[in-house]
Amino acid sequence: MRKSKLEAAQTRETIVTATADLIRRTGIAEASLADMMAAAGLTHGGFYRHFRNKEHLVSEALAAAGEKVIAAISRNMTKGGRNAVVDRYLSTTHRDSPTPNCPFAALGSEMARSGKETKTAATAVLEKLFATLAGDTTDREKARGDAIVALSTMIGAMTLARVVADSDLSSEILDRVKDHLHR
Amino acid sequence: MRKSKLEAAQTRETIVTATADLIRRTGIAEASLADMMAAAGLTHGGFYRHFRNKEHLVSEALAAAGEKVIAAISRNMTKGGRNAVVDRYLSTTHRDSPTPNCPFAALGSEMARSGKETKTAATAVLEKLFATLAGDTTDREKARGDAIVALSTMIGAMTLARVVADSDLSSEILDRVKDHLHR
DNA sequence: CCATTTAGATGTCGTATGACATCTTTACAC
DNA sequence: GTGTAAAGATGTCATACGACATCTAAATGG
Repeated sequence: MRKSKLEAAQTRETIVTATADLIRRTGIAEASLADMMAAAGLTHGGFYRHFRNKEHLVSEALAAAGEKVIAAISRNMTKGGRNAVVDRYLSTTHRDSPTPNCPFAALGSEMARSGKETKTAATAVLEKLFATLAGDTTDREKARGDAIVALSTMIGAMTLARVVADSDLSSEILDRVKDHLHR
Repeated sequence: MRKSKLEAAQTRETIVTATADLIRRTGIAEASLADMMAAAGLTHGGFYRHFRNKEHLVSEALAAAGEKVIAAISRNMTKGGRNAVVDRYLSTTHRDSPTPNCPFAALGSEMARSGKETKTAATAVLEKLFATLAGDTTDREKARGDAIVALSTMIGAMTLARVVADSDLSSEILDRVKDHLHR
């Protein structure tokens, strides 16, 4: 059953990305090692060939999920500036996506209680997100501040929009925050 | 071992408030029924005398935690207006509190994946929070919009400030969002 | 080409879970 | 006062968890 070095590396990648999707759907605590491996089409047995423990995989999965979001935001940023990012992020499509895109909106409060490894990975992603959303303007300090505020607002709004049972209220939150962030 | 009707009602209250504290510290999935009962000084046995299942208790606990936050915000609102609320909410004291006060910052992403009962309870709390933070001004619509935006921003910022591993970055988030929300 | 290593499957272990059944003791209704 | 209902303790059950040990077949290094 042994696979080549290349295949094994691909398998590892598959596990990481499948886990990134899984935990954003179900939460970290709710996803078992067996679930994560099954999501990659494997049994639970090979897990410890690739990762030290659950947190090791989770932190890599969060980093991977983060990179995808950074890329998406970067794309929208060059395409239509911050307004385009805001519109995409606060869309009902994003809210209702079976696999939420942004790990901070999907797992923020769980990450806040996670271990050092996870938090360090999340911090690195966050810094890149701030930089991406800040763009490259003349007043770097102001742009960074604006990016921090805007991202906090978007993540908070998306979280609340998903918490709320009333669909009208959920849309109201998204719309009002979208309006507010437009410039 | 039977207790009087009054005592039983008090016990129930104790379970709810102890659970409200517990889940904000550890998360919902991480808190077992036995943990919740133990937090109230009881064994797991009596659980089903008071609650149908775990979600039943959790939704009541979230409602209770919400009422406390509403009261605190209402207090700060009359004392020093929105700026006072912002300063208190985004303080390092709140961030580092062993038992986080705001259930949305502590459990937001978990509530987003919870059942209807939990979400309904959370929605009721949120609506009251919006109303409290809006105060009673002439332009009700605008005040409500501002409250929704401000609360989204505060909750997002507190979540991120707790996720981040770097303490300087964490403070930077709080300070920049505080500045932004001051008026 | 053979010995060794290794990817991944299967199996096991101790512990914890939510749920419920049972037991004991007491409060309450009559 | 006595019978019944009920609060809460103790005990049990099937299931699931993270972790690791073992097995297997194939890839790699010499």
